[in-house]
Amino acid sequence: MNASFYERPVVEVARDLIGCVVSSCGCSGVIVETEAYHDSEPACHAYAGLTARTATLFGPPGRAYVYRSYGVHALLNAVSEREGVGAAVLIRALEPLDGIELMHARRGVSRERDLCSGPGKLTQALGIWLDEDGGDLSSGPVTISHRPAARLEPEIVRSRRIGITKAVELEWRFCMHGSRHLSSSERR
DNA sequence: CATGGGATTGACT
DNA sequence: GTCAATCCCATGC
Repeated sequence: MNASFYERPVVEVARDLIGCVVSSCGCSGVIVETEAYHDSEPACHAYAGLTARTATLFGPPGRAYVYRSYGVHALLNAVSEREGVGAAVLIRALEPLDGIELMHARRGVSRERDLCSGPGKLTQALGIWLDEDGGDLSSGPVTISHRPAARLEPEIVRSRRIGITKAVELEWRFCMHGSRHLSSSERR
């Protein structure tokens, strides 16, 4: 998808990414869960302003923002809105599509629904690490492309974001209705 | 310069 | 349900 897709209000981008396909290193999956973050609200890393950590968030739209969470996991975001605005969509869960054997090998779990059902899980399954930060999502290695023509338009459910302590009232989370591949946090 | 907390996960009770 | 792992960096003294 080109940069104009991402150069829109981040909440719209988060909604429209449901059903799109993330690909990396021979693996791919359909996005079934996203969350929007914007520098105007305190749950967003960019809320504190432009720093070394958040430089990618304030950069041009259509790039990957990959950061370390809890000192352990890598989380994948798609930078949105115009350059100079700190906003991104967190990719929280995928339905595995291609390269499923490789995902099993990387994740070390048996159930397919455990492969990509969380933001830290899907980066591990797809082999996405912190060095992808700043990468162009239209050229790779990590890419996001439109919903495959064979797939129906998804029914989308909107709710509050998960696992945050600030601005919890905002309904900036989007899920594909009925998907079996949502994050485990979904069930809290 | 020291400290605390976080957009999570998985192991254990 | 509870909790440790593990590290970057924003914040505050």
